[in-house]
Formats: sequence, structure tokens, C-alpha cells
Amino acid sequence: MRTAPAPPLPDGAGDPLPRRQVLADGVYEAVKALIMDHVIAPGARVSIDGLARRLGVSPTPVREALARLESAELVVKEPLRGYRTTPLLSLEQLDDLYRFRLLLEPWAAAQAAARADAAGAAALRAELDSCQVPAAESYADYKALAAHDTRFHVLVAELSGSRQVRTAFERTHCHLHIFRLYYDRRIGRKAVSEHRAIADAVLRGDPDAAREAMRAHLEASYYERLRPLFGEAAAPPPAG
Amino acid sequence: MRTAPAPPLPDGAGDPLPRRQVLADGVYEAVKALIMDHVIAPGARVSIDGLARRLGVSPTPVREALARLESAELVVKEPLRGYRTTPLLSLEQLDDLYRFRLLLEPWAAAQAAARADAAGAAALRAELDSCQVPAAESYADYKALAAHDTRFHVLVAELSGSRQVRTAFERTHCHLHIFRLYYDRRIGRKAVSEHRAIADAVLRGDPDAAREAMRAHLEASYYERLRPLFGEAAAPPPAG
DNA sequence: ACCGGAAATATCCTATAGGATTCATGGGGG
DNA sequence: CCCCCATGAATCCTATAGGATATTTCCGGT
Repeated sequence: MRTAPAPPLPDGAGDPLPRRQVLADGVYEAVKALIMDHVIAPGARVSIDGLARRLGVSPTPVREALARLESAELVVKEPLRGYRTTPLLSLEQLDDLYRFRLLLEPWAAAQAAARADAAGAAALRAELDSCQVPAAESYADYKALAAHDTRFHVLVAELSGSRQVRTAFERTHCHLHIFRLYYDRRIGRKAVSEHRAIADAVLRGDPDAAREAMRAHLEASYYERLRPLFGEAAAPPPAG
Repeated sequence: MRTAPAPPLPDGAGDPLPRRQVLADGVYEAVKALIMDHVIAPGARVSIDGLARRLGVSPTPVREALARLESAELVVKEPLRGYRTTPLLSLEQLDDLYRFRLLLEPWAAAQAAARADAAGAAALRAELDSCQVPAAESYADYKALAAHDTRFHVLVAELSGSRQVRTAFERTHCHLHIFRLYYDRRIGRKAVSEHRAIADAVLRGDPDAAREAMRAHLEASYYERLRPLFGEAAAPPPAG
């Protein structure tokens, strides 16, 4: 018999959970973190009982959390065989993702500019101010910047006034997959300045400028930061 | 004490399940049917233990099924208080939904036309032929037509070649919400002929015609079939 | 008669047990 | 040496039990 614990984990990841109202929620976040930080490798199997032991809970809430993670496409279920983490984004999937973002987000930015109101403007300024400090190079700052990037894009989608667009965008979990793919700590400053350009256009109520700023931001993100990860082959434009 | 069973059910809905590989899958379909057929009313509470008793299974697979149904937005969870079915689509939500569809589906139809290949063409023809027979007025035919409509639109999204677009469209579960809203048995014939116009443009490889045919289909669906359900007030265009 | 609070009931949430299936290991045959 | 099959272990899936929380019912006070 092996009472041996699961493979050793870095720092505190996977330790027994702090008390939450519902365990399944905590398990969801814990497993998401394990996958995002590559503690559980892409394509690896995810044992229900194993996770339950590792997190110190019973399999029941783990099942519920995994069912939700499946809809985020971080894991896939094979009946009677268990769950498995999805592989990292391929180049084709990355192209497809940015083609999709180019379809939705410039439209959302233009709508946000056309609909700008006081509350929205305040929220946008608050989000930008939260990242006033150019992120240092620590891991914590990295995660903070990633969180800001996520919140900013969701906020713009929100300000478009279309719940469908916002939820469709959120359900891509694109930041999750992108930051899972890779992170270059030097990208922060440029991304933040591009965000500022988008926000300026929205706050000034200029739909065309907002649309264009968002398009430029997405293309810069793709060509300058992500596409190079896949080598030097010629990069076709994701826009179809 | 009331050992009285749950509210009586029409025909066989909610009876013990036929044997499936994994119970959670069967529970998912059964509960979806209960909600779609308004056996469980919009906004009503959905008891986990109650469903388990009604379906003759234990609460464990019911939990898993409900977690998945939540991501389809047919139910919402309130921690420690249980699940509740979502209300029917409001007029604002319907507008938003069609604005979103107008953003994605005409684009998808154009892409499908530009990329048309033999396999895709065959699939498209097969789907149309499956609805050759103009649907009669029975309930079974209604469900068959609804299923065809769903498959047709998903197929066009699929043929666009963008997995993001296809899954984003599927995740709206729009047909599910629309057919839950209402169904007029006389709409079948016109919808099918509109489908044929879209398919013709795709098969002939004409992106502009495909885009336009899809746009016309969506607008007809909205203005002629759905919008009137909400009364006679002036209908503003969903396109923003 | 109406409102507020306490007991009773129902429900949710988590843990555990056991049957069924799949995966891993080791030995025998080609 | 490689392949195939049997055995054992691990895992999944479902059911059930019990503590915790929310809801309903009932009763007394104003």
C-alpha cells in the first residue's frame, strides 16, 4: 500500500483549504490555480480521489468543481475514465482566439464609447489607476498585472451594454489560456499604455477611435508578444 | 407530514431513467427537458433531493448535472439555498441575443461560403434533406423542427472554421432559450426556406450572398416571429 | 386581525462505503 | 525479443448517513 502523498508541490499550493462558505467554490479556485501554475501539467490526468486527498476534502465537492471547470475548458471529461487537463493553446487555436477577439472587442469598445456614462467612466478610471504603478518583476506583480488585464477587457465588454458579448468574451477565458501559455514580464508597460489609449477614446466618447485603439492593442498583443512564442515562421493575420 | 409526491407530471416526463453509461448525463438531459417543457416553471426552485427522488437516483449525479446546467444558464445556484430556474428571456435579453447573433452568424455564413469544401457541402445538404418534409403540426414534429433549426445554425458556425465562433454560439444556447420562450407551429415552413437560401449561397461559394441571407433570416426571425410576442410597441432594431 | 419569534420540517452540503470499470503490472507463449 | 493475457491495484460512479443551514408552520403578543 502506498500512503505516500501526491507528488510534492511548490510552496503552499494544494494545501488544505481555508474555510469558505461552500467547499466546491474553494476547490474550483484551488484546482484552477494548480492548472494555471502548471502544477498539474497540460494533458495530464486529474484524479478526483487524488485531488480530494490532496485538498483534504471529500470527492463530492471535487466533482462539482470539475464539472464547472469543464465548461471553462480547463479540463475535459471522459466518462468512466476521469478528467484530464486540456493541452496548451496551439498556434491555430491562438489564431482563432484572436480572430474571435477582433470580431467582438473592437465592436465592444466602440459601443462603450457611444454609451459612455458617469458610472462607466468612473469604473474605467478606477481600473486604470489600480495599475498606475508600473509592475515590478516579481511573481506577485505578474499575477496582479494579469488580473488587471483581465478586468480591463471584461470591463470594456461590460460597458458595451451587451450582456451576450460580455459573457461570450468571459467564457473564452482567454486571459486564463494566454497567461497559462506564457508570460513575459516586460510586456506590462506597453500593454498598460495601450489600455490607456483605449480608455481615453472611450471616455472622450469617440467610437471610431476606441474601435481602432482596441484593434491596435489586440494586434500588438498577438504579433509582438504571443506569435513569436511559436517560432519564426511567417505569421498570417488572424483576421479572416 | 406530506409524503405527497412532487406535482404530477404530463406523460412520462421525469420517470425513472433508462439505463445510460453515466447517470449524470441522463439526469442532465432529463432536467433540461423538464425545464424546456415548463414542467418546472421559470423562476421556480429546483430541489436537488427532490429531483433525485423524482428521477430515482441519488443526489450525487444530480449535483453534477445541475452544475453543468448552470453554465448553460438554465439554472442559477444560490449557495446553501439551492438552485433555481432562470426566468424566461425578457425583451431586452432577446434584443441583446439577436444583436449578438447578427454579429457572429452573418460573418460565419460568409466564412463558410469562402471555405466551402466537399465534406461541408455534403453535411449541409444532408441537414437540409433531413427536413425535406414540411413539418406537420404535432408536438413531435415541433421538437424535430426545433432540433433541425439548432443543428443547421450550429453547422454553419462549424463550417466557418472558427472553433471559437462555433462554441461561443453554442454556449448562448439560444435555440434552447428561444424555443423555451414560445413556439408557433406555423413558422416552420418559412424558416426552412430561409435556411435553404443560406445553404444555396454557401454551396455556391458566394460569401456576400451568404452573409446577407443569414442577416435576412435572423431579422425575419426576430421581427416576424419573436418580437410580436412582446406586444405591439414599436420594435427598435436590435443591431446597435 | 396582524405581526414577530420559536419549534419543526425540509433542504443543502460534506463525508464515507461499496460495486463496477479501467489502468498498471507481471508472467507465459510465439 | 516482443506480444498477449491474467491478476491486482487504483479510480470512477453511485448510494447513503449525518451535521449544518434555510424555510415553513404554528403560536402568543400587541
